[in-house]
Amino acid sequence: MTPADLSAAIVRILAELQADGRLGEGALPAEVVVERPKNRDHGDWATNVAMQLAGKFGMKPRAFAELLSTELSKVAGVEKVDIAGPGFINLTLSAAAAGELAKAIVEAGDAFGLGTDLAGVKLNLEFVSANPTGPIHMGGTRWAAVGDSLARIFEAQGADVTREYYFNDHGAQIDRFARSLLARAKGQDAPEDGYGGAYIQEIADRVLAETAIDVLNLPEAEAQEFFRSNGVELMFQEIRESLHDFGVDFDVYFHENSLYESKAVERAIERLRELGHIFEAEGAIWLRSTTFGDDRDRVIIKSDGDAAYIAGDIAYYLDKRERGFDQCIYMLGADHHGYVPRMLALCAAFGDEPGKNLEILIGQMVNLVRDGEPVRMSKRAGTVVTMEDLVSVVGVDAARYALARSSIDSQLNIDLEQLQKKTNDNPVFYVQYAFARTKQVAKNAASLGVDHSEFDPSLLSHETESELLAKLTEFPRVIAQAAEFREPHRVARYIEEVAGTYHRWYDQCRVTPLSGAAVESVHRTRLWLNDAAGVVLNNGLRLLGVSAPERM
RNA sequence: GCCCCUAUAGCUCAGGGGAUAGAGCGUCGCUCUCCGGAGGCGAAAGCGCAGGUUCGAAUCCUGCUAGGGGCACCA
Repeated sequence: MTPADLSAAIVRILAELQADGRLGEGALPAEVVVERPKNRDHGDWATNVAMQLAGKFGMKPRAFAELLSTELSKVAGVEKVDIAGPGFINLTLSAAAAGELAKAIVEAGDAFGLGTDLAGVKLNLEFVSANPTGPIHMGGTRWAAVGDSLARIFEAQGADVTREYYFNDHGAQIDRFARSLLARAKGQDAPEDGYGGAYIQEIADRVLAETAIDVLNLPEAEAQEFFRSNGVELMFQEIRESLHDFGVDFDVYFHENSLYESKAVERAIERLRELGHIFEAEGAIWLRSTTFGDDRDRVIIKSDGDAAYIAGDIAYYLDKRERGFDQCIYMLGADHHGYVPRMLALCAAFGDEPGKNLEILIGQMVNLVRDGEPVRMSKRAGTVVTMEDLVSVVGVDAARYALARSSIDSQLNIDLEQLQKKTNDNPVFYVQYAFARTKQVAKNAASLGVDHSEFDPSLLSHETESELLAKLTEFPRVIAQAAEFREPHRVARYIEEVAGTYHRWYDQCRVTPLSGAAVESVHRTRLWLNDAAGVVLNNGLRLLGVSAPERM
C-alpha cells in the first residue's frame, strides 16, 4: 500500500460515490495528492482532497471529508482514518500493508524507481558544449554533472536519450585560438585578443612535436591553419578525456564545422526562405525572428558573406529534428540566456513548437571560493579553475555530487577549502556511508544466519520503520518529478533524506540478534528492509553518476 | 534603460498553495555493555522590504531594495 495506491483508491471511491448519487455532478481529478504529513501524529499519509474539491460540489470541506473517510476506512490495509483541521484526511496504514513494500523493492532491485513517463520519446540532450579553445571550466563542469544526471533520469523514465556535445570548431574564436598557438610556438606573447594560460604552450608544443613538417617556416596563413586543425583536434581529445574521467561520455560529438562542409547551413536557410521567414537588408541575410517573439531580427549571413553564429544553430536544430528527435533540450549557461528568445524563434520558424520540440535550460554560474574570495588556482588555464582542477582536489564523486545537488537556478558557491580539508563533511559521504552500512549489516546478518527465508511485514511496526518505509515509497515519484522539472538535485536531496532515515532506523532496530540470542522472524524481516534501503540508495547514487562503494 | 536568475539558520543549500519551514556543515550539551560513532538524540539560530490573491503564501502576482549574469552583422 503506497501513496499512489491510496490516491487511486480515493479516485475510485469518488467515482463510486458519484455513481450512486451520494456525490453531486462534477468533474473528478485523475489523481489526488497524498502526502506524508510533517507531523507524525497526523498519521502515515494525508490528503487535502476534501478542501480542494468540496467547493465544486457545494459542500463544506469537513462534510466532504466525512463522506470520503467512511468509504476509505473500508479499504484493505487502511487502519485508521481521521479528519483534522479545515478538512485534512489523515490515514494510518496497518504495519503489514506498509511493510509489503520492503520486499517489493528488494525484488525489483535496480529496476525500483523506474517509470514510463517518457517511454517512446526520442530525446536529444545537449550539454557542456564548451569551446575547444581551452580546458573545461567550472560552468561546463556543472553542466557535465547535471546534464549527465538528467540524461540518466530521463532514461529511468523510459526515454531514448542521446547525449550530445556541440563542438564549436568554426568561427572567429577558433582563429584566435590558432593565432595564439602559433604565437606561442614562435616564442611570442599571445595576441591581444588571444588565449593565455600554460595550456596554450602545451598544445603548441605538442603540435610541433607530433609533426615532421617545419611548420614555423610555412607561410603565416598555412602555419596558422596547421595549428588550427591540429590544435583543435588535440584540445578536442583532451576535453573528451576530461569528461570521460568525470564519468560523462557523449553519444554524439557534433562538429559545428561539419554543418558548413555539408552545406547544411545553406539548406537550412533555403528551407526558412521557402517558409517566408528570410529577408535581405543592408547587404546581409536576416531571419525575421520578431515574428516569433524575438526582440529583434537576426542576421544569419553577414554583409561580408560570412555566416553569423546563429546560422550554425539553425542548421544544427534542423539536423537534430531530421535525425528524428522529438525533443531537443539545450543546457546553457546564464551568460547565454539572451539566446533563448532567438532559439525559440528559430524553432517556431520551422513550424515546431517552442518549449516542446526545443527547450532551453539556463543554469547559473558556479564559483569556487575560499574564505569568501573567488579561487583562481589553475596552473594551466591561468585565471580559471578547470574540471581537472576540481577533480584533482575533491575527486569525481564529491565534485559531481556537489554540483548536482543544487538547483541550476541558484548560483553555486563551493568552498574548496572545506572540501579539501575535510572531505567527510561533504554530503556525498553521508549518503555513501549509509549505503556502505546497509552492505555491512547484510554481511553481518549472513554470517549470523539471518537470511531472506521469512518476511512478515506486520513486524515492521517500529516508528522508525514506518518512517523508512514511507521514505522509500517516495522514490519513484521523486524520479518522475526530477524528470518532469528537469531537476536532478531532487534525487540528491531525496537520498540524503533516505540516508538520515536509514541511520535513525539502524540506531533503533537491530537486524542481527544480540550475541547469544536466537534469530527470529523480526530479524529476517528487517533484513529485507535493510536491503531495500540499500537498493534505493544505490539506485539514487547511480542516477547522479556517483559511486556506491560497499565499504569506505 | 530592457531581459534572465537569486535573496530561507553562522556557512552551503532544500522546500513547485497546506498543519509546528528542513538537511549537511559549524556552535553547545548528551550518547560507544554488541550490526561501522563517518552514526544517533537534544539545544540555540532563519523566510530581504512593502502590498495583493487565497480558507490557507517561503511558494502565486505587483512594486521596491540588494547580488549575479546578459542585451553585436562576437562566438
